[in-house]
Amino acid sequence: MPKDLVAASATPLVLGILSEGENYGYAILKRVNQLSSGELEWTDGMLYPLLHRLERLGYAEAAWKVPSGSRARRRKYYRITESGRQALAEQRRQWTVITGALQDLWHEMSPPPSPALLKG
Amino acid sequence: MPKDLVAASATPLVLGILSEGENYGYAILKRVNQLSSGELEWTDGMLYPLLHRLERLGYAEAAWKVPSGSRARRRKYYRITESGRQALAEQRRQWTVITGALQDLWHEMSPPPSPALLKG
DNA sequence: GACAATACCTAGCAGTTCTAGGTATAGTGC
DNA sequence: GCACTATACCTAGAACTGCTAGGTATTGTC
Repeated sequence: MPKDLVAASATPLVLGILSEGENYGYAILKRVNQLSSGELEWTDGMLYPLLHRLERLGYAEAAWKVPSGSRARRRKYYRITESGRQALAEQRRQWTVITGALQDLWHEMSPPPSPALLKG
Repeated sequence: MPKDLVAASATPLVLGILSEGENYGYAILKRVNQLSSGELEWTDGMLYPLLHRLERLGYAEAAWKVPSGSRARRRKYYRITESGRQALAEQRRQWTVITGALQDLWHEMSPPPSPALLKG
């Protein structure tokens, strides 16, 4: 998977995951791998700076928590803000513009070579 | 439109345009604006280095031509190669993976705010 | 006591795109 | 003949940014 595509999808992907409910870094990492069938292969070093940026931009708020079994490792949970939801909606719109343009082109090409398509 | 998204879509967009038939820089620029309803706003300085890279990678071949009215300005026409078609197919597949992941997330969100959706 | 999994963090390198500036021809209006 | 716009292409290197690589620490388990 090329870097630029990974980079461009990172923010909407994480905001989208947070829109499902608050979550913490390590779990987000697993969720991304799951969503992309392991094709994205993020490292934690890629994710944490992104989470910090979302926080800096006001798109998410962070809070330290300890899971119920009080002995466990503390986690930093991120919760999406209203501003973050708006940003996500805008980015979603932009993706639609791009994918629309690409689909106009691919429309007349041979059928897609993808393994699993339209799984929604 | 954020830079990273523009950058990530540039190569598949141009390869897609070339898959319609050979074309030259200035006209590709117009086609991109048309396809994106003017939202992409590429400059020629962005396009030419990309075309050169496609050529260097063997995804396209270039040839100077003068349009039929022999007085006109010469143009450098690019034609997609077989290798370029394969690259396009692969990138198309990758986009499908990403958009699939995003759609999984957006699936349960509020309806898309996009102006014109699914125009295919 | 050693290893793996969980969990988080950051400096600064590395890699790239795009900005800004350049060249040149054809056509149009005056 | 002159000025302006549209057409048409090119490139160096600044500017930006993401990621690599390395670091800390706890819990469980063999």
